[in-house]
Amino acid sequence: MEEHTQDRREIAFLHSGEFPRGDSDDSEDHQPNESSEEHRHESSIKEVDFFSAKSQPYDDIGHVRTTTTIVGSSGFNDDLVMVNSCHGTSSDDGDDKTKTKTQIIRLKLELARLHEENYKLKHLLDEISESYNNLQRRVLLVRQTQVEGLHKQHEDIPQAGSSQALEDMNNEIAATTLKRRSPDDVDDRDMHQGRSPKTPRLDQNKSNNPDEQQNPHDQLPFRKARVSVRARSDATSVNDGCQWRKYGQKMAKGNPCPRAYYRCTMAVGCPVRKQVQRCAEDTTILTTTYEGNHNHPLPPSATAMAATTSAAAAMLLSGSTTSNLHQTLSSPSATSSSSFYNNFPYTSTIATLSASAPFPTITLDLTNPPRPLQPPPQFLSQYGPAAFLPNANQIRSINNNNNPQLLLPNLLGPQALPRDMVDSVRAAIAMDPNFTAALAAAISNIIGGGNNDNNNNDIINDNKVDAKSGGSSNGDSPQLPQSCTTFSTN
DNA sequence: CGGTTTTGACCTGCGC
DNA sequence: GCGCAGGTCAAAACCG
Repeated sequence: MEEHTQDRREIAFLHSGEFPRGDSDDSEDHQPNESSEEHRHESSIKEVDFFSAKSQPYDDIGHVRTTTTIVGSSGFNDDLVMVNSCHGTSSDDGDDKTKTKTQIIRLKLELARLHEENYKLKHLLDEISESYNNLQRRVLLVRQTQVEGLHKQHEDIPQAGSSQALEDMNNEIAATTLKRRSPDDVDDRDMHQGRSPKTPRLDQNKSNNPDEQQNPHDQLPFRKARVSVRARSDATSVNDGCQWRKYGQKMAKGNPCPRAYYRCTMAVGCPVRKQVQRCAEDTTILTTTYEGNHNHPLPPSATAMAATTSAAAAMLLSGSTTSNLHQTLSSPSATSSSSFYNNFPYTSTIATLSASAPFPTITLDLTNPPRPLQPPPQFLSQYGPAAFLPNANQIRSINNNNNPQLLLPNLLGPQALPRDMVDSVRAAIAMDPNFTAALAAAISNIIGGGNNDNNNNDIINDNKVDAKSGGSSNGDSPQLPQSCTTFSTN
């Protein structure tokens, strides 16, 4: 019953021509026509036009254009082509039928060509993502090395000056980062070296393992820095696009709600873990703490959160190397990592660093009231809708002792990823039939009942993966107000 | 049957 | 050294 209603909405939506379009190669179809027809539909299109700022869903006479095939392999889109092709051709004239058939054939060929192109682009995206992650890792490892050097320097030569407090804080973080080593770090290394996790650990700095000596950076993962995400949710955990397996649960002191422990199961030996716990003061708030970097490619829906947490962790660690985060993050001549910062999606304008927490922790607070905004098409095209959290307008780290705040520049700078990358990401997202379905459902929901407070929940439930099925516990989404995580492709 | 969740036991680090 | 708390392990239960 519910599904039928949903289907009708989708069909109505498709007929309406308001389905967002991707950039087609047929540029002649994109006439820069600012017709009043379009403005009439603008209010309902604007918030879902993920791919193109120059979408022109209508032709000169108001018919749906037959080239509105933005996505890939599902029958859904074939139907779209068929529907559109038939729309407005009610004549019984045989010539028209022949023309229509020819047009259909041509469009199918074009669709096949686009599928092939999307396939290539998806592969390209995978390669880019992998090299991008590797590069990111390297840059951050270099910074980690700098932390070590500065820390030693700091021990030898106590610093003075007006920024003493900040330097002390940063160095304390660095010291904590380098000194502490959680037990799972052993696990990570042990997993890589085939050693039993139970093997007693000797002094890591004096390891006899040549691999460790040759690759000290490998022993400095970013497990130390943690990134917490606070979001309102009735679900047991947030849907961040990754697959997690629960491996423990504990009652934490001072909180009646148990803390659940998850580890990433998307790849064997992935060191990433997360803790999920409800806030004691407000049980509707779910705090998810991420630790570590993924050692495997991530699906587009997971990239946003992973990039954000990695960037936040990196910011934390890089902040320990220098008090000048402004310079680090905003310098146009900085390394690629700054580009990374400039593009990470959950960014905000304020961050505070804590030296008091056992682990340096940065918290992304998504529980604050949303600000009205329109996602810039450039941004959406870079990260996809799943990456866009309208309420992620604050990054706040745990600040137990009134540490000074470091003002960061707006990290959503104008710098964009290379155009090729943007197009690749766009193609990959558009190719994903799950995304198509989720998008269609979401749009149908918007059209069908924009004032329904449960809209997001409905979408969330549609995407919810039974924790018991398929072996994944990633299915629950937070109730992020207006959160586009509801467009998750999972 | 394979994978996940549950849950008590165990390990480790830290403060006193 | 002891106790506490956080984190992890692993066997049993559970589920599709």
